[in-house]
Amino acid sequence: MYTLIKNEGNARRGRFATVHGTFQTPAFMNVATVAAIKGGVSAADLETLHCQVMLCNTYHLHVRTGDSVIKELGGLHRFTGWQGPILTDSGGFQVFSLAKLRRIKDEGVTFQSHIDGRTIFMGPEESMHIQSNLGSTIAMAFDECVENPAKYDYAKAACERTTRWLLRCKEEHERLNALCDAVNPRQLLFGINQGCTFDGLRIRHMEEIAKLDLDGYVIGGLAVGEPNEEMYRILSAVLPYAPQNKIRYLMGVGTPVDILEGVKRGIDLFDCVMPTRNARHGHLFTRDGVINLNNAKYEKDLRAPDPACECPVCRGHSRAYLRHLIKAKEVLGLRLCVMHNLFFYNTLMEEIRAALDENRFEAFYSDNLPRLSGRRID
RNA sequence: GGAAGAGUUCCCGAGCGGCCAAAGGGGGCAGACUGUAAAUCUGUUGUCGACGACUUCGGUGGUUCGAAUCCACCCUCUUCCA
Repeated sequence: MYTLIKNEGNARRGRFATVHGTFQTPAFMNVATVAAIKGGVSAADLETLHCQVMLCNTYHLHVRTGDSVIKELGGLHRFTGWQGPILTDSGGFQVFSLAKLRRIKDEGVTFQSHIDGRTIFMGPEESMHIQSNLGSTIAMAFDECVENPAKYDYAKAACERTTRWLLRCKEEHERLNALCDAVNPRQLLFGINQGCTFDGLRIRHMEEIAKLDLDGYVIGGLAVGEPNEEMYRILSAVLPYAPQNKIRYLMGVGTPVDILEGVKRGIDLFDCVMPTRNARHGHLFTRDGVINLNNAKYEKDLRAPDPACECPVCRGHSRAYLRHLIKAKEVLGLRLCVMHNLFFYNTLMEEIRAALDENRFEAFYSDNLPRLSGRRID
């Protein structure tokens, strides 16, 4: 349950209480698609990294190791050792990203497993059922994500299907929560707004789903091909139509700049693979821009990636050493870089919250936006 | 001492008369990455006054309109026989 603590312009400072604990917003969720943060970071590390919420994926855990096994083992919390809130994505995005040989119908989607190629059918009921087995804190509705730019008619049809699916998700979700063997009978459900880059579609869709009294409202289908400015425009257009007393989550976004822009427009929750994936590719985020450790200029650089950073990686390791580890493809390099980036994202959110608490978010935004974009020069 | 084989651009390794500045790896350099089929992918990697020119395939000569590719000698390495 969301509590709005205070506003600054459209930016919101709040908290979200769940059966697995309360987290402070705006927040960034750390992505653990297959119940693991890629790069060798465990649930125990997540506390050091100031992580509040973890995100896992319905589809990935369904195809391996299987949601029924995880249910038998007591659910995702016991399975991973992470006791805080876990949000499970619905698998809708995989339908979009594993586009190979998919067939979308109203009943659901047929597509091929990326593990063994077998045909998989997933619809709203299947997704809810899997997420119920996983016992996550928050389940996501099964939606249809469309690549931008999209034709209006296609975007509209996908949007309408997303609404029909949402209604079925809600009904199935309530039924599953009421079952006596539910792993988490108090599982929450978030619904997803779609409509590509068409303001009218976005707004109408949000108005429709706002009536459903869901636990959270989500902006999906952004950062999937459209220019950043367009994403910001859509956020500004649609967020006024999202319920004020509910948490708002922008899926899959984004860069540190995107996060500032999102918070400014009223987003409370983010997730993105960028800090983890880019870390594995040698990119470190710092308050003064990105460092690409692959660059030759760091070969003999004994400074910490970000001398001002308090993370365990920056306090004990040089750019030269991290560059060596990344170049040598050592798992330690992946781990340290992922840890730094997650610490960076999570503490960036802490600073955003502190700024909101002290009514200085606008200044924080203007100070940090130019620093965060681009490459670090020193 | 004799026999056979091999020496290719940073490395490994294809090429065996013109379409070769020379395949493919690796390494190097740079870029991308936004609800993770992603420890991945893309570009680039002889020099220059660069839609062209120049220098390169162990060395030196030669054959040819033309050679990394053919011939001679030399150098180095590997294996085999004494």
